[in-house]
Amino acid sequence: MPQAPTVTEDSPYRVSILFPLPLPEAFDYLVPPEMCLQPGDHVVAPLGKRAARGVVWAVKPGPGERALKQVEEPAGGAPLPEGTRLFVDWLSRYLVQSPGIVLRSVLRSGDALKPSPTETVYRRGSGEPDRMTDARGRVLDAVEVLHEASAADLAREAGVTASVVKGLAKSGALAELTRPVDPPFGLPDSEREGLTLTMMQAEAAGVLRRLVRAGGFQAALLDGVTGSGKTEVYFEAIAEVLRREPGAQILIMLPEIALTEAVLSRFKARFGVEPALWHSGASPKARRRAWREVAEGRARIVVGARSSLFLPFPKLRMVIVDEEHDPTYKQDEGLPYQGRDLAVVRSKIEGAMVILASATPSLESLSNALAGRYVHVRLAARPGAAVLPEVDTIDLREHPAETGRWLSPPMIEAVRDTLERGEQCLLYLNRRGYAPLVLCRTCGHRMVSPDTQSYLVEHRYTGRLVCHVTGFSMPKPAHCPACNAQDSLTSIGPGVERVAEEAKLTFPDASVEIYSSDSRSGAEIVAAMERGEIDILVGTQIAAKGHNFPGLTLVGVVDADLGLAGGDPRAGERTFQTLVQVAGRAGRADRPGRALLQTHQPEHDAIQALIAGDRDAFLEMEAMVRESLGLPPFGRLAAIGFMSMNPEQVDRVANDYAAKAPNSEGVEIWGPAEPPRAMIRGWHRRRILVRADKEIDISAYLRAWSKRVKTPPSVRVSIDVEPYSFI
DNA sequence: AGCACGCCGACT
DNA sequence: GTCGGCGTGCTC
Repeated sequence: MPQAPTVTEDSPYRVSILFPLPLPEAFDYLVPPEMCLQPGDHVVAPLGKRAARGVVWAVKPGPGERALKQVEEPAGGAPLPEGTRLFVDWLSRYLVQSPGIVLRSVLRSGDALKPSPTETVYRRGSGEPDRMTDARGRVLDAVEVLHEASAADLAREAGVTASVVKGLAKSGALAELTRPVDPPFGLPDSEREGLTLTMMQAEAAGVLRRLVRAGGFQAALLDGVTGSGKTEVYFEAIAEVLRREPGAQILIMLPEIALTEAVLSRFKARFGVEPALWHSGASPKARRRAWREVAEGRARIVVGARSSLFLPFPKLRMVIVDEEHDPTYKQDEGLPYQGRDLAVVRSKIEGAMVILASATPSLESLSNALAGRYVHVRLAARPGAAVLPEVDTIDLREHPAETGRWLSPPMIEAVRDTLERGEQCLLYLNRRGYAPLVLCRTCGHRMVSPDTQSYLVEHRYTGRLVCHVTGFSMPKPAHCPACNAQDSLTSIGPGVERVAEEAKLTFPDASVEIYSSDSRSGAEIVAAMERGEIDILVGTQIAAKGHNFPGLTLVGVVDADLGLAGGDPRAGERTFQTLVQVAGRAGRADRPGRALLQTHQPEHDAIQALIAGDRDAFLEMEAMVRESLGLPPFGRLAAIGFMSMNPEQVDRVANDYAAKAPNSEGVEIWGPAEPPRAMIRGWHRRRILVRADKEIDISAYLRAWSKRVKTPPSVRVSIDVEPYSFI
């Protein structure tokens, strides 16, 4: 860490100030003689014709060469801690975004820098009332009960008006004091009894405690099936951190949907206090309070969604990423980032320990654990706990669905049985909207793109097969390239909407609901599902942690082959995760859940691993596919997006951008291509994908590339360094 | 992100 | 004649 140069009181010095604006760098300012500034201080400085709020990023000696403006005034509030500033700098480089844009994510809470608004409260004072009346007596009695309350509250309690309270205050019988409206959070008590741990849990907790004692950056993958008690185990790690370092701050990250009262009450039961909450639904007041208390170091345990990573912790010592596999840790809009990955980075910068917890770890995290980069802490199932539901396959070559339909006769039979018993079904399809694939009905051969092995999508209006990853296209062939059968190539694999349509036609009396981003909210679907209002749920995912669906007993995977290759390298992983989640949440003891997989290749190793419930074998298979394609975590990926109201312009700019790609060994440029929703509300979109070998600094490559290209402001260019879904 | 400058269309 | 549209460029 470079030390700030020593500046004597009277020598002139400069500060560079980073503004939360899309400027390319921090700007230099002179510091007025009477002002004393340090890195992290909040200031107001003139910027163009206005004054802007910014953060001192560095202190430099001397007046500098160019004429500088002066800092206007300090803006107050706890300074931005060094770790937070280093995180901003690192992110700016990694995400290929201007540092100010990243800073904006940190300074989320608009008025957190202002001191908390105050309120005036009264308590018993040392003096005696000059005159005693009945009303005054009742107020003094009320003070005995309430100890400390506002004039209005005291008056209400005593059945008098506020002027009586004021009068007593004037005489000194009541003491007037001002306190902040945003009270600090309570201090967690690490010595409270937790739940009694099983032997397995105690052992896992012991491993984590040893890592805490080792100190500094440590990473662990807490890998245990649903119901194995992961939460209780990481609570023990938290307690150990608090015991060792009383001022330590701890961040517990959860997928947004899991941030419920139920979760909070578990924290409260263990540590005796409410944690600070940070999520998108919080009121501005709650956000202001949480942000300020974190910055002051007083909020000790924060429970938050992915954006809580940007909070200004001065003393962060532990980060927990619960349900680390959850795809909602990836933010796609605005500043695109992967919350789980950044949690590891932030922990490294802060010298904190990070614990990734999941029943179905992501391939990325499991690879890191197997490679020894993370300590792998396994928690075995409690006896009798189901890891996977009973899984059977339906061979679509033997039991094809009717032409133009996607549910095979055995699947329809199974759904009918389930509905007749008054139970619920989930028809699972890892694909939104329309994205069909083309395969041969005779031999099962799938039409794939030559470079990326992703499925070719049939575009009916042009009669061509198109790769959505690279933009490669070809006319639809008359013969199957594998077995030469004529006219056997069919476009299959519908989106959820088409499956829902078919379900409604087949079961006209059943209530069918689609779970997708544009339907009802996840929470509403979950509630309706729990109340049994939905008979058949068609969707790409199922509710997260903390929900049980006793009525859900059948999961039909419409197209299990999807996960075995294709445009979305994570599709298979998610299929597996969904099955595991369903096993944990669905059914009752007397009627456990059951899964049916429709597949053209029941003999495929990955399908076999699914049937056997062999997670590690399944992920190993997935890993091999990704490694052979050089995809994450075995290679690096980035997406460059283009958006314009003008379709010709977006094509021209995207093509021009692609043409100016620097030549570099180990880097491949795919596209420009049309992303899945190529047009949204009048905006035309194109995308270039960049794949690079693992050793390549893809961020530096993208930065160099973007410097070569001048794009008109009418075409918006965005860079996503870890795109997650790109089918 | 703001804010100004600048160059073309329908208005008091 | 000028008010105002938003394309372009700059902010230490």
